[in-house]
Order: sequence, then structure tokens, then C-alpha cells
Amino acid sequence: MTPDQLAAAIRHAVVTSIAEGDLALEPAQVPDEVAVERPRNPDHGDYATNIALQLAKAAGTNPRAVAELVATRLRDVRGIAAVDIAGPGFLNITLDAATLGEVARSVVVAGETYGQIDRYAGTKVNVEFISANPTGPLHLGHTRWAAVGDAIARVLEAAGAEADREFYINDRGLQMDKFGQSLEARALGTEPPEGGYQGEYVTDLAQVVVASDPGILELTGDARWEAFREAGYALQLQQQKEVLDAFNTHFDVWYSERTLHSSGAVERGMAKLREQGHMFEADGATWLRTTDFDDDRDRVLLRSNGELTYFASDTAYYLDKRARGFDVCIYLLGADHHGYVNRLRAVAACAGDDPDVNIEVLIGQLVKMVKGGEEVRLSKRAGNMITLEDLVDEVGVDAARYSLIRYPVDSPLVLDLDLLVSRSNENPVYYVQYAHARIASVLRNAAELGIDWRATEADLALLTHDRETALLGLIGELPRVVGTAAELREPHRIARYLEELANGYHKFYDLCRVLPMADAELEPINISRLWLCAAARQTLANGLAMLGVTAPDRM
RNA sequence: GCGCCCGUAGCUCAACGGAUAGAGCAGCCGGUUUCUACCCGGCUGGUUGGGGGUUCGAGUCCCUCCGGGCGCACCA
Repeated sequence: MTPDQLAAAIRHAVVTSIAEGDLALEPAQVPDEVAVERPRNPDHGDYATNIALQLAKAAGTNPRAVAELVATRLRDVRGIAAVDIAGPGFLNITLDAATLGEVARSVVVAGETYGQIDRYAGTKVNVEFISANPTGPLHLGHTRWAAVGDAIARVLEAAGAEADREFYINDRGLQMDKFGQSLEARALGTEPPEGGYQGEYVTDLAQVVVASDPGILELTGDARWEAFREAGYALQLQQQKEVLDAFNTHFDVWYSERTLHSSGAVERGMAKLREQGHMFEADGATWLRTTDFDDDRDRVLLRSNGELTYFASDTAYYLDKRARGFDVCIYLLGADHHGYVNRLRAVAACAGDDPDVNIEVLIGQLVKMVKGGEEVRLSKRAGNMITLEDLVDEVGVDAARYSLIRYPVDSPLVLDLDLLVSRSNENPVYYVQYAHARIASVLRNAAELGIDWRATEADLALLTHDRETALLGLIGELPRVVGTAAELREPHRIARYLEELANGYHKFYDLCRVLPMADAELEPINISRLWLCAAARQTLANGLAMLGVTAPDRM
């Protein structure tokens, strides 16, 4: 019996109580999904529900009385071994061993699909993240989004959504020109212009550009720095793509801001907004009245000098995504862009969309790095920065991704480089991966002993040890963790869950011998435990896949 | 001044409004005759920044104060 099935059984017991006149409630007052959780304290059974506490007031009685009514009916449900009422009115439910043990079989049978749910079936989601200028390497802030954004997409896919990862290339405007001028300057051996790019990589890049096209130096005037800009753009974009690919983050769409303009998407967007009646002219400029929808000031789309603002691009881009059929547009932005949240939501509202449904802006706080007890300052302009590649070189893709995903993004993150570099078990990714490798090893050994557990009838009711039931309970949680992680857009919940699961396995392994000792006969419990091992391995592997982290068979 | 985010153990951080606030690291003490010790168990460590409120129940929601980060362009 899965937790969801149990929740349904509880709900049925409540509805039956109402139907039979024992509970003075309307069926509509019963929540669609009854909350079922695993109690922290094992003495409180396999599962607990607070349904009696929630309904007591509306039913005009006390929680324990409601609990009693529900408990009586639950005790008749096949698979439920015991129902206790505890504390203010919690229902503590214990499943019988065979019923709980079946979790192992169902996980093994489901294989790679275990953990997938259909909550977002039919929903098309666009997840946009990083969206850096193609003017330099990706830094640590980008790296956080690379890991988290991709994990959000993976989790949404596991929850049934069709999720596209999208990278918006900021390839238009002043920054690009400064980039071209900086490259030109370095190629000529002079200093970049005011506000230009100072990083050492600019000099290297300039050399690469000249080496591949020596004729570029023959150009004169604006044509020269524009040529540098275009050549540098192509190289940097290619480099970003390669780096992200190696980082196991694969974008479905690389969307160029220039394309947005050349394709007519901007005109279409402006027309749509004009149609909706939220545009106006003032001081020679064209504005969008975002203050109609919670923004603190109106925003200029078309400047009085005839140039489109960056905001115009943002607006057109959102509308283009919607036109491409995405139901939900998720943006991951850095904390320094939190001022954009209201204006982006207002754009959706101005376009006639529901900002609470169609657009979602996630704000991530900054990543700080500490090394040798001192903060490492990141500055693209100064060139003294830590790049995605630096981090990967130091700790590897798996550890980098995992460390960045395992924390919620709305609080600032301080990574201690020394700890990350130390490759000790202080890094939880090793702990989780090790659990997977350990199981893989046991399964290998079983095969060498000639034990074909899959082909052997397993009595899963034998899994009654505390560590076994605890592990089974943990394994059964994955689908619900996926649901929560997807709904809240919080992939760190998967990571935390995997750490708990790994811990549950190590504890089991410590006290429960899986394979027969050298001189012992193969017993039924060995087979049952192999099924449990296989289920735990599958669950770890599936969870790690949702984070884009590998599940090694050997370490 | 206005707005957003944050404040939890010595450090880094968890905790869909649920039961005794948990992990890792740091410190101390133990554990495996056999499947991976990158493991397991125990101890020490907290007025969840302060104060009010909402309710069966608040780290979580509301108000307020304190402290920290970030943002408030016809820049990109």
C-alpha cells in the first residue's frame, strides 16, 4: 500500500462516517487529499494523519472523537495492522508487514519510472535560467542557476510536465559593443574603454580572434570593433554551450535577443499590449501602464529617441513564450534583479494573462565563496572571478551540482571551497553516491554467488526488522517528495530526501546481513533483503537522476 | 524614504501550520571474526534575533521593533 493509497483509504473512512451519520459534516468539507506523513518517531507507527484535528471544529466535536470514528473504520481496511489515537487526535497507522513489504516489489517493477507522477501531465512549462551575456565565462552565480534550473526542469518532468530549458542570449545592446571594443583594444595592445571588460580572458580571446582571422586588424573604424564583437560573441557562446554541456545541463532552446527583434516578435508583442489597452504615450516615449498591476512605476517601452528599451525585449520575450504554447513561464533571476518581479508579473497581467498562473519569477540569493577563511570576491569586470569551469575542475560535476542544489535558493549560500575541495565525506553527495555503490556491490556479489533473486519468489512479509520497515517507508516516499519538490520548485527537497534514504540504507546494512555467510544456506530472508536492496538502489538512482547527478556502481 | 529576501546549535544549513526543532562539520566516547569503514551507535551543544497576535497547535501565518543582504533609470 502506497502512502497515496492510504490517504485515499482514510478519506474513504471519513466519508463513510459522514454518510452513516456519525460525523456532522458535508462531504465537501473533507479535503481532496488527506495529509499523510511519516512520523519522526517510529513509535508512532508507519504513517500518521492529522485529519481528525482538522475536521473536529467543523464537526462540532473534539478531535479524539473524530479520530475514534475514523480509526474504527480504518481497522477493517485490508493491509492496515493497527490504528492508534495519540496526542491531541493524531491517527497513527501501522501497516502489516506484507503490505509494507510490497513497496519493494512495486519499486523494482517500476524501475526507472518509479517516482514519476502525473501531477503536471499536459502542462507545458518553460524554465529560463542563466541567460548571460555572451561576453565572458559563466561565473559562480550562473553555475547555481545551471544546476538548480536544470534540476527544476528535471523534477517537473518527473512530475509529468513537459519542461523546456531555455537560455536567453543577451546579444544586443551596449554591453555587446563594450565587449567588442574591449577585444579590439586588447588585440591592439591598448586598454579597454571606460566600463569595458577588464578580465584577463579578454586578452586571450582577442588573440584567438586575431589568430583565426588576421585580416580583422586591417579593418578600420567601427567595422573593426564590430567584427571583434561578432567573432568574440561566437566564441563565447560556443564556450558557454560546451561548458554547460559538460556540466550536464542541456538547453532545449538558445534564444537570441537579436532574433526576437529580427523575427518581428517585438512588434507582435507591442501590438498585443496595445490591443489590451495598457500602453500610453508621454514625454515623447511609449509606456506600459504596469502600475495597473502592482508595479510601483510605469515602464518605458520605446524611448523618446526612438530606441526600444530592454524592458521592451523582456515583454516581447514573455509574449513569445506564451505564443509558443507554454502554460507556465518560470524565470530564475538573481537577487539583484528582484525589482523585476513585479514588472514581469505586470507584463503578464497587461497581456491578459493570470500572473499567478502563467508566470513565475524565482529569485535566488547570491552565492558567496570562502577560501582560507576569507571571502572570495567575484567580479566579472575585474576579471578576478570563479568560473563554472573552475568549480568543476576543483570538485567535479557531481559534487558541484549537488552542493548547489541541496540548498533552497532564497537564502544566500556560503560555500567553503576548502571543504568542497577536500573530497571528504563532509560533502553529502559522496554519502548518497556511496550508498548507491554499496548496494550495487551487494547485488554484484549476489550474482556471483549465483543468486537470481529476481526469479525467486520473495516473501516480503519477512521484512520486519526496525531498520527494514524504516527503509521501506523511506523508499515509499519518493513520489510524494517529487510532488512537493515540483510544486514548490524546490529540488533541494530531493537531495535532502536522498540523504535520509542513504542514511536509512546504511543503518539497515549495518544491522541486517543481506547475503548468506560463506558457510550458510540461502534463506528466504536473503531473497527478501535483496529485493529491498534493489528497491533502495533504484530509488537512489532515480532521485539522483532528477538532480543530474550520476549514480555510480563503484566508488 | 519605499520595496524584496534573510535571521534556527560554535560553523554550514534542514524542517508541505503538527507530536520531544533536526543533519553534517567541529569536540568527546564506542562499534564490524565475513556483503564497500566514504559506514553505524552514543554524548555534548537551542529562549528558532526581541515583543505582541491568529489557533487545537507557530521556526513556519499577521503586526511591530532590531540586525544583515539586495534593489528602487527614457542603463543593459
